[in-house]
Amino acid sequence: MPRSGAPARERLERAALELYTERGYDRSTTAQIAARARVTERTFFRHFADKREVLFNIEARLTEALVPALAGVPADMPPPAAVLQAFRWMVAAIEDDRALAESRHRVIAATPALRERQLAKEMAMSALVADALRARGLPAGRATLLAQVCTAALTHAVHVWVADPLGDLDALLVQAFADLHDFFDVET
Amino acid sequence: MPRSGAPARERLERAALELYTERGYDRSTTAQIAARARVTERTFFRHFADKREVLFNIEARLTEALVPALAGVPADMPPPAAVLQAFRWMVAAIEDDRALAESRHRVIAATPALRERQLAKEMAMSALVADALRARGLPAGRATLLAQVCTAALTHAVHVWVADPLGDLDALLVQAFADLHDFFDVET
DNA sequence: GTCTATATCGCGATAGAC
DNA sequence: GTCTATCGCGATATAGAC
Repeated sequence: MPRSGAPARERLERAALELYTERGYDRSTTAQIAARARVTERTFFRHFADKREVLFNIEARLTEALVPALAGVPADMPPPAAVLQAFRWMVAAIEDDRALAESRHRVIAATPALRERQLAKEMAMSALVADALRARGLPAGRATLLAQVCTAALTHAVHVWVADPLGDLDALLVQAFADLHDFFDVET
Repeated sequence: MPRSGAPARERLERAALELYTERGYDRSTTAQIAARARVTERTFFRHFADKREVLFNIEARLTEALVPALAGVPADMPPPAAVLQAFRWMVAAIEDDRALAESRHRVIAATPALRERQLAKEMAMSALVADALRARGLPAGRATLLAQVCTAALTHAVHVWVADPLGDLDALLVQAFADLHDFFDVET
């Protein structure tokens, strides 16, 4: 069962995004995805644990890049600023492929099962951020909380960005963190 | 065909929590749950959209109570303080049934599929909070972000609470919001 | 790669509650 | 009588076991 074009895994990812876009997630079967990628259904499940996972590989690669980015931030920077800097580094990669980001988000937004999986991925990323914050000396509990808050700011910025064809993701991210400061300033 | 004892729906909820606790979520079948509740498998799916949903009815009831709670908060209170007050109202109900909360959390924590569903429920609650914040005059984008942040603080407090048999949920919630202020104070 | 369990859901029939 | 909960049967697709 060798080739024909790109590796099977990539063909499966493409085929799935296409089918989910064309007919919707629940009206697409794993058999159809496999057929379009010219592999057997079994091969689909060898590469991806389930029908949702096939959409989240890009996400995984971005998340991995986040760990070194966090490690590279100066140790004397306040925690929220440190996370922001690492995030700005990461979102540059997202902005590179706006078309892909948009179609992915459309499909995910339209499908409850995929939205759930997306949230789980965000939580996993948040756990990585929390680890990094703990490594910087933040107490465990507060690291978890702050990581979740920063993650919320990131995903919020991405949501606004995909909805607005003219938006600048980096600027939106910075704005989201600025909003956090506004919310919790001493006087408010 | 009304059967013995409590309504079928409640019996199913109980049976599911028991089975998930005894044998784990994936080793429990919908047929077993239905049998223990003395209904057919088909009835299970008439009451719950899927095998996960059966655990999240309590959550739904709490969430509904949140809307009037938010509406009852004085309009001149700053947004984060307003949300905190509504949350404190709500968590009182959670604290009432600690045993239930603990077994639910144990099962959910042990099961990826259930953790995903939990996250989706939290997001749904966050959307309600965002609506309330918008009704208070907060711009749409900022309302969404602040609602997510406050929701993160709430779930963080609940997590710490279930892990610590001596914890006071209300105090933990207040502490979480205080932490948020610390993170984003002007100087930090 | 093949085989199988089981989650999910459509449809028509039935049986009490009102 | 209507309405709604339940049953019984069957079909399909995901996902895991062998």
